[in-house]
Amino acid sequence: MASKTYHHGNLKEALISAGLEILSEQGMEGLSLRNVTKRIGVSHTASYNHFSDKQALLAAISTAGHEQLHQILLDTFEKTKHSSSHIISEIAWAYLQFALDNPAIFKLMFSGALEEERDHPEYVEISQKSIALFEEIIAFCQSKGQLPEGRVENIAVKLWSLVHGFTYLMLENQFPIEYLQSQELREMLKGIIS
Amino acid sequence: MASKTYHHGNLKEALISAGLEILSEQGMEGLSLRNVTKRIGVSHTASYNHFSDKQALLAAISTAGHEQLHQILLDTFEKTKHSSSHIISEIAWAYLQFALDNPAIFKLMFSGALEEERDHPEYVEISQKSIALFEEIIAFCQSKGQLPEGRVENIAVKLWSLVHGFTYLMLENQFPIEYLQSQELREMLKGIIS
DNA sequence: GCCCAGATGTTAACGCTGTCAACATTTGTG
DNA sequence: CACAAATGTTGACAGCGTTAACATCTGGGC
Repeated sequence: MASKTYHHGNLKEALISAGLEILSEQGMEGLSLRNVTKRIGVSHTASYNHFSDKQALLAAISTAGHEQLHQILLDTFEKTKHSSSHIISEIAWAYLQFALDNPAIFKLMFSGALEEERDHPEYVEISQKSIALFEEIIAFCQSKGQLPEGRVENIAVKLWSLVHGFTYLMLENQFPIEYLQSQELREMLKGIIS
Repeated sequence: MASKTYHHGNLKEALISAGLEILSEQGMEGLSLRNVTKRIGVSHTASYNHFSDKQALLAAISTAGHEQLHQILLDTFEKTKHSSSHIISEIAWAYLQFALDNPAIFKLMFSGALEEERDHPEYVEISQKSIALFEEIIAFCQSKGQLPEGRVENIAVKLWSLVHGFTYLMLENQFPIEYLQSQELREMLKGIIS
């Protein structure tokens, strides 16, 4: 297998990796099928053997991003679970950090560039896993007295809205600069998720 | 002027209007320069006399959207200012309504499709006007005792993050459906911006 | 009243894009 | 060992944004 000349051997994964690379190097506008395949050194239609169209590849790349973010949040949770620090604050900070470190992939993940996310099962799966993690974290924080009582789902929606909204507006430079100079970013985030 | 055959007379405004129409009818993927010009019945390069490139037209369309939203929020504020209802709740509801009624333009406005928003002065202007309105509303609510004391800028960031995040996640179908069936949407929003 | 400069619109061409159909090669299985 | 399925290539097509060269209209100075 992987005869080096004709069959690539693992093209599907290679396409996703190349897509992630291009995304972080050149952003969304550089992410064309022809660019991705060229980077791997394969013909410009090779992707059609693994992805039905460009949307399908974007969905796979987006899913990979969600998996990275999920892993980061999970690690953060495990690390702070038994410390004395404010867990939600750490989670929110990790979320924001991921977005600022990987703006292009974060935008793709939440940009609506994927019109039919629900058609891609692996996307739905990681999406649900992330929500489940979020709820687990909230329930844990409640048991520690770090969050008020209340329906976990409601608090999850509220916290996610807050953190995601803050992150997104920051990524889109919607906040006037003065807002960010007046306080350290992390302090601001802490203040926000009171 | 407006000789009907050659010179259009008001092409610049027409391009923006046509863009808004296409956006609401076909979404972002239908919004090409050639589509916009075709709708007006003008050659496919006519826009270059008024906009330096596609980005500039998108910025103008986005600005028009921001002006619509600003007007809606202003009207809502004026209307509820002297009523007994919870002003922030009404503002948040109007914001959400606008996004759900005009998903494509809302996404364009906040999508990062505009890479260099700061290059377009009229965009910056309406952006600042919106923030100023937001702060005015918050200060008014504080004076009415509907919001706790605290720096207006901090509360503005928090509330905007919350409302925008909730709106965006809703628009992107990031919330599992059960979350939305369990409560009426408006009740949920009210609960969130406690 | 004319003329010409500038504003506005058109035509033709370029390279890039996603996609499809026809074909080539490799691989695994009966 | 053969052949079908999986995988990759080539060539073509229409649509895209952008540019250059050209056409037409408009308004202000003589």
